[in-house]
Amino acid sequence: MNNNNSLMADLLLPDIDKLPQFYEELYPARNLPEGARVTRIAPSPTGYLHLGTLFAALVNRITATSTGGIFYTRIEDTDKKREIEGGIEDIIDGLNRFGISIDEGFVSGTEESGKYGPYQQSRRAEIYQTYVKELIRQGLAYPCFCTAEELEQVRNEQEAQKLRTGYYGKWAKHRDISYTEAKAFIDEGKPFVIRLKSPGSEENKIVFEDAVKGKIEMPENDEDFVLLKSDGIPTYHFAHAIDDHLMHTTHVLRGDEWISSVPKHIQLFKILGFKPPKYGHISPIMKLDNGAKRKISKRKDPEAAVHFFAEQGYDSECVINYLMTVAASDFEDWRRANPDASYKEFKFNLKKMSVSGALFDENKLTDVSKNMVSKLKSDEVYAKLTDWAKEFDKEFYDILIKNPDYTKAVLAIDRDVPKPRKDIARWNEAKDYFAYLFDELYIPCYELPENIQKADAISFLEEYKNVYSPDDDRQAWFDRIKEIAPKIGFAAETKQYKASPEEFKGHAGDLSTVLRIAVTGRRNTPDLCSIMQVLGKDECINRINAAIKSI
RNA sequence: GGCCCGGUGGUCAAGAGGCCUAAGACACCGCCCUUUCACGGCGGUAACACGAGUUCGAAUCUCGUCCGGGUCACCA
Repeated sequence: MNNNNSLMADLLLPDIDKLPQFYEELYPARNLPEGARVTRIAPSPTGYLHLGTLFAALVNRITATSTGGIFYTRIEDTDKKREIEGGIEDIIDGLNRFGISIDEGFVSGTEESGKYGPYQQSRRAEIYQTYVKELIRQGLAYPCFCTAEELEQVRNEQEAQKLRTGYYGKWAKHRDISYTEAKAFIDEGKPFVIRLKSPGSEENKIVFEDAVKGKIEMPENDEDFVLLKSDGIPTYHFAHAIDDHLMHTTHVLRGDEWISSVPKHIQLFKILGFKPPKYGHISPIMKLDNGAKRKISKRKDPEAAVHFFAEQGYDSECVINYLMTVAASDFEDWRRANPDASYKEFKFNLKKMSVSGALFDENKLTDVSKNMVSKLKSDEVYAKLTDWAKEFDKEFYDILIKNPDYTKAVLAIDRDVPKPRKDIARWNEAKDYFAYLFDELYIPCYELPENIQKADAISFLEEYKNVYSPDDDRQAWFDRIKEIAPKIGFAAETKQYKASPEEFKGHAGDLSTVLRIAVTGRRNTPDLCSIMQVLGKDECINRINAAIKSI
């Protein structure tokens, strides 16, 4: 019998001459301190980097960081049919852009580092086959020659009988195939896959402790699932077992769509004589769609692709901080206590992760962003804004860099002060927000509030343009307005006006609104005094004159 | 349908049998401050899916119902 298994092994994988032992020695245990966690992200290059992948990467990254461990990347490109051009690059570069540092594996789209490689499954075929061959020798794996049609038939049959579908038990047609039969098929040139001869039974339960979901109980795997596809490339399940063992992953933190495969994985580790990693299954980020909660989808939702955030001009750090609030329920409290610390210093605990999927909350993202952007100095804003504009809004970019000092002065308004404004959340809001400060973008608009008469506005502006001085500080600036107010029937003090509104046409605050409209074309802007200083006296007077004519 | 997982305000959530008359954040609303907008301060609306059980006592434990999600490939 043993002899037959060896024969079978050589028949199926004639070119494999190494033993698993070889690889066990090639990839020795990592020399890491006690408690250090080795995590990874194993994306398959079938599309662009999307939110879920970024989120999983973050969780893995921070888990490794907070334990002094290693975070590496591995490319799962075992499905060549679905692969897209530039996929690896997009994902890895995307991770880098979001500040997710990579210790090992693919550190850029083309560059690999680390002693446990290759970090790309398509280049590990021989390794997988070596282990499969050993399994065949031990009678734990066998070839299956079923065609897609045959499999389909079995499934239909099972469905008709209301049975569980799958290749198991009596439905596992080739489970006990003999060497001679296999040989005959191969001589005919029939393609085959290698299946696991599962020793499990539906009756038995397996229990495992999930690092985020807690205790989970499931029926043991009894399916003879595919280990090696007919092209000799492994399925995810098998590659996962081999790679994470050989690369010494301690924690497999992945999307919770994998939870139902855990029995397969644990069984595989056991059969192969490997120590299984600790599993943690992350709940997906959801979205509300017509009142129904569903997993955010790459195809339907623009915000699923991380490019979306870049285009909108969300700062990568803001997105990461938002994601941290989703990942850890205690992150926001920590953030309040440590307003200036990097999220990397946060003590992350997998147990604090939500067990059910969180809805993507744009309000929250906006809030996180506004808070972070408001803390930036004008130089940093200048750098980030121009970076963004260069890529996504060329027209705006040209305007911004035409006169950098002027642009920086614009950005400094109400920013480089003790209590900065929380104004913009993403860079694509900036163009409109600052429009009136750039000639090319400024569109005058003289719509006065209802309580202000045109004649009053004009006489105020006529008076004002003679006394304006760019040297005034905020107080002096407003004092000028207050001086004019009584002359045209307005109260100098707001309190005065409120005490007896019938005596006045309005108050100094109303007049400042008139000025604001004349100079900026808007009712709402940051500090007008600063704006006028940045604009310069000539420009202000010009705009006031233009307003006088057009109001 | 089978197997898993989950259900606390609009959203994210705290909550481990009495500390719950259920925290906090975002959003929303109101007031105060204020030259506008913001910032800030104060306040407000709003939740334990449902039904049984266990218990002196249940958001918390058990069971059932309902609802939501995931998964059942030679895809990952």
